[in-house]
Amino acid sequence: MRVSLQQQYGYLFEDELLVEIDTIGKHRHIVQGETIMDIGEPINYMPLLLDGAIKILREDEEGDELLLYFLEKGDTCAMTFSCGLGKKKSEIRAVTESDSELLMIPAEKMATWMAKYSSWQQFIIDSYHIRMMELLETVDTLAFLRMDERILKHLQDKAKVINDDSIYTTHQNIAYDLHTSRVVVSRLLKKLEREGKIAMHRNHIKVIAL
DNA sequence: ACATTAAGTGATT
DNA sequence: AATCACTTAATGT
Repeated sequence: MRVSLQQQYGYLFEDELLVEIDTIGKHRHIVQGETIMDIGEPINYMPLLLDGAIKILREDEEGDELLLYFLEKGDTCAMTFSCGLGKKKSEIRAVTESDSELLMIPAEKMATWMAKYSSWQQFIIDSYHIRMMELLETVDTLAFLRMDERILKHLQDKAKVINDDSIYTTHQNIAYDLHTSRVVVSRLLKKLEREGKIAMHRNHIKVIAL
């Protein structure tokens, strides 16, 4: 059995289910920046994240993006339950935030296991709940925080999911994630640096206030 | 040396 | 907070 599977999910699932996941799941290594699921695509697999981080994005009519939340190891994409079972198309885009290890579970298995394993059932329900809470936090952030606070929170979240306080990104990319302009990000980052909360370098930001 | 990309800034809405 | 217009700095060829 895969070590990472045992580590991330061993305490959740019974051995029999772990073995099924191990034999049926297709293991995939995906490098940073790859789109693993896109808006409008049918969902045939459910990804179990063994290692790495994935960002989940929504897109508007003009093609501009907005980051919804991050998935970390041990997480799965909640959209795939409802979509995968009902042969629906994806409403979101999933992009790897760092190099990631995935186990792809065929959509049919999701339903089979729901009936067969209570631990799987519990896992699905819990994951739904966690995703919902995550989404609520994002709504709060959008509604109640100023842009400078949003940028700092975004950097802190990002540092957390990639396990590194040095973030390799550009002002433009932060602007895309938060759905604002590069100029605004540059100005507010400068302010955050003056306040001692971050340190800026070219293509690289270090988060000090974690 | 030149082109390209990232980042900084003043002014305007 | 967004947009424009322009500058400066760093990096690639």
